[in-house]
Amino acid sequence: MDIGEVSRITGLPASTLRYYEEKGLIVSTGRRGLRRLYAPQVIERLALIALGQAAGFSLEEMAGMFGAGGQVRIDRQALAAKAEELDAKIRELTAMRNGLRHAAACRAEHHLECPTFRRLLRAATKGIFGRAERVRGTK
Amino acid sequence: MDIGEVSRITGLPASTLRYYEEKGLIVSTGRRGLRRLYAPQVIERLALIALGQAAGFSLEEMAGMFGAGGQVRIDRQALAAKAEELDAKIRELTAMRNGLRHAAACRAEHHLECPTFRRLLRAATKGIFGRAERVRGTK
DNA sequence: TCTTGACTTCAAGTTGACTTGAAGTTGCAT
DNA sequence: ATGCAACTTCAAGTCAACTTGAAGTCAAGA
Repeated sequence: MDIGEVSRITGLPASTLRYYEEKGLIVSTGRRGLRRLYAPQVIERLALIALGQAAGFSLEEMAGMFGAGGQVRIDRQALAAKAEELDAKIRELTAMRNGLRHAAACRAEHHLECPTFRRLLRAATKGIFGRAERVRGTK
Repeated sequence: MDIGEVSRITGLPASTLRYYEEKGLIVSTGRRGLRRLYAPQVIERLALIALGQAAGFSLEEMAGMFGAGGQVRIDRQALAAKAEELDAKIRELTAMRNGLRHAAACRAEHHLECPTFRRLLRAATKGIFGRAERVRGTK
């Protein structure tokens, strides 16, 4: 398959495929003249990359995961760690969504008078402080 | 308060405060010599910005929200819309987290043999296709 | 008065994941 | 044989949200 076909199948622009190859995420199996040729497995690999992206892995992390042998060597610990990460983010987003919903429905004149909004705000304020101190403290 | 004090209280670097001011997110109430002076309300404003960021608003969106009068004019529709957005993301992340957890625990030789993993993969593949077609189709 | 540390401006750099443009090459249908 | 759409490389541009650096100013304490 040439790059155009892979592009058609996956919907990814050819430029992206070249970029992924440069980054070591996919490999072309040869050339016809100048033009790259890809084995059909590249499609599955690209799906894997899309999956990884959706899960929050960076391209670099993924390159590390299956760079070496051509074999996909995903370590379960990394998956579990990422699951934890997602879980934390889910909790954060859920709290935020609930707060927003409440604030949107709330009838206080100004948001600053709504207790729920103020609670959210305090949480965010803590966030600012927390981050500042953690950065100083641990780094 | 001068910029150093605001920085100390919030933990935000002075460079960030100047940047926010340039972007119209905060205002300084005057100068002492060259130096910016801030009213105490700036702290609450910065908390509001942090909250907005955590909720996924961009700085530009927020500048639009309270740019005009100095008054914070947050529209409830925007909040509700953002809540919807968060909800969608939460659902996506939840599915992803469950999939990752399963894949991490799964005993199949290779992840590609695990049905749960393959299901995730198919979902991601649909993602690629879907995006490609929607972009062509609707834009 | 002098020093100094905290401020100032403005331009440029950073990160990640790509995209865009220019200039050149080439497989393949006619 | 020829034309051209589809490829190629390489460098530079994009976006958001900042950060960094250089060079300059200045308020306040000793």
